[in-house]
Amino acid sequence: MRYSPGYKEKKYAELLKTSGRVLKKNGFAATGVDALMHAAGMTSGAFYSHFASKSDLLLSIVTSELTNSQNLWASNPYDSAEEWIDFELDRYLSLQHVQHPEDGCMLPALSAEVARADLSIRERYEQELSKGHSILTQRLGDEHLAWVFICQLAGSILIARALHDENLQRSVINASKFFLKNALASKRGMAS
Amino acid sequence: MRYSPGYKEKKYAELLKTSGRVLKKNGFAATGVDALMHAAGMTSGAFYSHFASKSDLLLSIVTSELTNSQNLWASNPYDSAEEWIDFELDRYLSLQHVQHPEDGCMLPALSAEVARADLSIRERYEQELSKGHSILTQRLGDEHLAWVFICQLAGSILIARALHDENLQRSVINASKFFLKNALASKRGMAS
DNA sequence: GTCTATAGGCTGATAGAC
DNA sequence: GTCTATCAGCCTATAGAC
Repeated sequence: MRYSPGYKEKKYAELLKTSGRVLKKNGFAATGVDALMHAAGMTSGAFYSHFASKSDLLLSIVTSELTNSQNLWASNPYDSAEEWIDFELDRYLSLQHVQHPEDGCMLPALSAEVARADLSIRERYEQELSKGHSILTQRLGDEHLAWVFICQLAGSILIARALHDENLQRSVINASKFFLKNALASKRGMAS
Repeated sequence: MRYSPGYKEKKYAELLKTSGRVLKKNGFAATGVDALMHAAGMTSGAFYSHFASKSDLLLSIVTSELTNSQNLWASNPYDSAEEWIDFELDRYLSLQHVQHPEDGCMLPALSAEVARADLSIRERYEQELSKGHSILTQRLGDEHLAWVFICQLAGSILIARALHDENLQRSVINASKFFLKNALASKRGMAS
């Protein structure tokens, strides 16, 4: 074998990373296998030594991207629930996130295409997103509120990205941020 | 001329309607001109007597779909702000809406692709969505809250559609519905 | 205005050399 | 494991008959 052991695993991980970036930026249906492999410095023929099909790639991307997001949450330096949430809201609801989908969360970028994809992909998405929902439920102390947060976060970035004016983008994400922080504060007020 | 006057306008309106349905269901990039025209009972050659390009169609769809949504709001039978909003929340945050994107709002279905489209399309989207935002601001009495509602609504349908389990879809939209109704009630409590 | 036919390019996927 | 070469099929868009 001319390739060292572990090489394939390393290339696979690299492919998931670069493909994830391209897909979040340009969309799944709009992106060809050629473009994906070019972004990784390879040619399209090599794609099929890593993935059975383009749809198999989406399945893998759903897993890796949502796992990445959970790892990002784990890097949050704060312990107290309020500070932890505030930190995540500031990170998610930012102009940086609106304007750089390739570095951001897959939910606003790819959920609409996941919704149109095969059953196996939607099941994987559900499974991985449920893990994120559990983590958020622990922090918020309320499983319904956790869904509300997820939908508000993804929806805000989705809408803000489709707008052209940067000031309007800012209005949208700030309105959501202020509202979610308030919702959290008033919930705490109720609990105490 | 072998076609009656007004024929082209009628066909154009019909094309916008059928194309809107197909695009919301299957996505813009994933749908070919052939499929769009087939849905209208025509062949692809005729497409270009109505639209300059496929991207020109998206521009027109953004207008017609968002205008349709505003017309739907105008059909709301209630006068009082609270009843008006409740009616819209029940209509938007329904399993019917989750499971039939072709009959629903364009925001959760097509916003991600609008975000990747030409400047002219994003400008049109911004212009039309701003009209909707104004209407909602009048009903809610708060322009920030109006953006929050729009993002929560679109985000909830976006996420629910990508999930597989119907019970989980129900959980998501009910959590959002309950939360938004509560937010409105507590705002009214503050105002009084 | 709609049709068929067609152009040229890109798509997902496979076969075989290295 | 990656490459080049290749396939059939689909894509957007145009030309010309009716």
